[in-house]
Amino acid sequence: MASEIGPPADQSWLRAVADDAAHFDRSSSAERVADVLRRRITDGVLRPGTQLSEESLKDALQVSRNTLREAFRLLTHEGLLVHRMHRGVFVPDLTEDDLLDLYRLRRVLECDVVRGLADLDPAQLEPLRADVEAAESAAVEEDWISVGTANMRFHRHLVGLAGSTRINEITGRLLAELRLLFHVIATPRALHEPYIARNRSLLELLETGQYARAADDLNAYLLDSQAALLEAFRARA
Amino acid sequence: MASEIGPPADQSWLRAVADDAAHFDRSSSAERVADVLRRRITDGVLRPGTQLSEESLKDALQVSRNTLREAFRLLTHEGLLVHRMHRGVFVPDLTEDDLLDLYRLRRVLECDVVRGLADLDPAQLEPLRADVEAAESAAVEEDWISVGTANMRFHRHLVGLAGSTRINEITGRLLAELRLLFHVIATPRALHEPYIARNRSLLELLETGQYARAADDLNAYLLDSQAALLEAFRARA
DNA sequence: ACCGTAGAGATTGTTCAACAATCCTGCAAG
DNA sequence: CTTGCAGGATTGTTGAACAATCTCTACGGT
Repeated sequence: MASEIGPPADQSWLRAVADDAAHFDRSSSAERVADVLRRRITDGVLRPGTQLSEESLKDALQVSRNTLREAFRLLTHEGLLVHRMHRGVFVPDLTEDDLLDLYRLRRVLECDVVRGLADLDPAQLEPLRADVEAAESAAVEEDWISVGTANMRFHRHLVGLAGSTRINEITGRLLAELRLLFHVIATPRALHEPYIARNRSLLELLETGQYARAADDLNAYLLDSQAALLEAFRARA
Repeated sequence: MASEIGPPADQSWLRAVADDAAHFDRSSSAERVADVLRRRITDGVLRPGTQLSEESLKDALQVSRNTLREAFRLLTHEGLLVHRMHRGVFVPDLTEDDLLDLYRLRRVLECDVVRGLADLDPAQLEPLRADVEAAESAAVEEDWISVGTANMRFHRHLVGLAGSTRINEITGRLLAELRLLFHVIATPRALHEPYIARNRSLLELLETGQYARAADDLNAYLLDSQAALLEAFRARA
């Protein structure tokens, strides 16, 4: 058969299949439950400070208490829940210190990733383009929550360009925690709209290979974003 | 009583007691089990690749299977175990890619921390001094494992100077994973000894406030360390 | 009216035993 | 040599039970 003597490229679909299978297999009950809760938390349905009762949730989600607790653990490790001994789990109420801590980490990682880029294949930037366009479309419809989501994905894809497993993982958690902060403030438009254009400009710098300048821009970008978020946070209801 | 009007320093023992109490209280059975296993793994008793059977361990550690599984989860999150669905947990077998990934993250975080330091209180460097001296003492007795441990602590304390909760957490996991790599190679002396002097020199730069230069030195330091480890890794048994 | 305390009720922490689902091994058939 | 199929072993999940701890309320003393 051709597949036995074909070029290595023929095996690419095998990897895709394997990935799909893994994605299908990996879902234990606990992880499925964690997915549901993660969605509710990052979407802001569960406000910071609210407690997640074991008894109520196990009925609602149709799983055993042990499995539910396992899901709690997963989310706790992601920073989306905090666990207080003998008291239960709560959606965390992040502080100003958390905000600064998160942005510090963000600046370090994202800027370093961008600065370290080299000889990027234009195809790799495709997801970033899609995110920018998604944000622009959502902005036309004044759907600022979707704008925020698209911006988040832009940054996750940006970091993904480095191909570092651990940096990707950390960034995922980092952005999830950041979302927690977005939900305690009341002006989503002011927080997301300005960065659509900046994301596009960043993308253009990447497309033309100006990585060092992109990193500097990104640093300033993140400092501005931090300042705006901090101000909104202090003026929250 | 004097303690009510004394200087803030008087309350230091209170914090220590509170920390101890918290450490005692917080330690659920699962965390105690995790401590035991963590020690075994980081000490190299459990070699990379070995499986941790639930049935055997629950008898050995005298806990229920659920508690054991929870301990597994804790260690999995720290990167000290990997979980394969329906197959169990294993001590991870890190690859060359992991080595490079870990060092990349290490360089970014540690160098940024050092570069961002300012107006350090000399007392804050005390733990670092203790670590350097511990490494030097252990080197005299040719206890290279202890040297490695002291070096690790030096770096953890170094990162701790930044006061960032998240960076501390990430570094803890990072160094734990790094230890996993040390155990698959056979020349502990060559990997740890050269860095005792470099740690001391780094400490002196910090003591004299030369943070920018310290950061540059640290970067070169880590690149050398990575290269040495990589070489030893390729030549492993 | 204020404060500390005791106790009831509710929630979480931990264990156990059982069953379901999946993986690994070895063997037989094509 | 590959494929398919038992069998045994291990993990995944559940439900119930009990212990430990927290929260809230009511009581009594000052």
